[in-house]
Amino acid sequence: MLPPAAGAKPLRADAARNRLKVLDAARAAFAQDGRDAQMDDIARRAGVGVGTVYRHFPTKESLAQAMVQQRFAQILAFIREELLVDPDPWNALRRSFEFCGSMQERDRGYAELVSSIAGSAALVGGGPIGPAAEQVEEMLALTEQLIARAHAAGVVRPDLAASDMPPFYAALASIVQAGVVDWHRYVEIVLDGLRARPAGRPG
Amino acid sequence: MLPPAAGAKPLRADAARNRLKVLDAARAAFAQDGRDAQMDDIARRAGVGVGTVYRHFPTKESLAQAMVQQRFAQILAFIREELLVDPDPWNALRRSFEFCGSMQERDRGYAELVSSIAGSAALVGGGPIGPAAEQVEEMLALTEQLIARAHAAGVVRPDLAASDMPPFYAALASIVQAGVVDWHRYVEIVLDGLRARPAGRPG
DNA sequence: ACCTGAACACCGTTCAAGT
DNA sequence: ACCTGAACACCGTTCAAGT
Repeated sequence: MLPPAAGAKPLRADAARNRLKVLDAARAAFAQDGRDAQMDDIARRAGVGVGTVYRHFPTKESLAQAMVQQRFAQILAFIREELLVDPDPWNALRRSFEFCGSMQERDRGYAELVSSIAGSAALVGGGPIGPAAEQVEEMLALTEQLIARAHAAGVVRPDLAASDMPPFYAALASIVQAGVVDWHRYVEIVLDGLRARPAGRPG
Repeated sequence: MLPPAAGAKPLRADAARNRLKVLDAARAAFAQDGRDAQMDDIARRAGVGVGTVYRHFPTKESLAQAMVQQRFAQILAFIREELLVDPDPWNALRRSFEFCGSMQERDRGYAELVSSIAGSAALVGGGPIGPAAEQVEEMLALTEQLIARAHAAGVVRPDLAASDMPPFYAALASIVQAGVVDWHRYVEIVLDGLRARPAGRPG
């Protein structure tokens, strides 16, 4: 979850412990109740007073943002360590969707947060709930590489830009969160739209 | 907004007037503030007491639902009267996306409501905010026809089912609501995914 | 320094009094 | 029948008192 910003003074031992307990409690609460999770409930789960929750996270939104950033960091790590080394660039693209989808499937809270602030905040970064600006930057950089590799292999439509991608991930969040069980079908059709076309259009 | 359910006794003149004022005020409030719109504000805009708002709509959610159903009714009418008579079935498909997208673009409230409850509620119908069950039924029926016409013309992938469509409309809501200005690009790529393919896959 | 939880503020909802 | 708006309930946030 973003190791406590580089220049920050280390927390007192009990404070550091509490911070982690709050994050765990919040993840559980958001995963279960989505944006309806209550601060008092999070405090209770964490075994601390509400005041302590607010000491570490000034608002409910900032807590939600911490959750999103944790998940986002996992996605970035996955792209870096798994997808960019996948020898098949097309398969890497497919896996990027499947990874996001199944993460959202496991964590209702995350999917709800992402889809409710999907674009403006999430894409621009630094919004009230979105990922951190640096995370967005890295996401764009990594996506550029994913797409560049796909272009080099000639497997995607020639006019495809990296900037085309974020809306599709956001849309996936929306669909998964909506409880559409067969979201893989959505992924398949979108992938077909991204694919290089052998010939001219029919019809 | 669904003319007041068939068997309902007619409202007293002033009540009927108030009901309309509340609906107008609510549309304006939701369009401006999305789900953050406040009931007191809606009452003030309508020039009535809060109690009156609650007399006509038992909860804030039911008011939101009335908004969604109003918009949904417009979409159904558009499909029935414009798209199903469009001589070009492919063009009809494209227009269905463009129509939804631009409606959502004009009404932030609608887009936010649709994307926040996109599927489970909206698709199943009768959810807390979704369209009415009958509307969902009609939507499915109309979509079947749109897709059937497209199949007859051979312009869409042979395995495309009408049930594949709703997630794409929901996803569009999510993207538009997120402030992605170039949502037409999304539509174009999805359409390419839906299109009939002339030959086998490359790669 | 950090923690606690009662108190406060805000907004959705109710209901006694009015016409 | 329907309207009004003060009062209530709930939950996010603050802060005085504690360790």
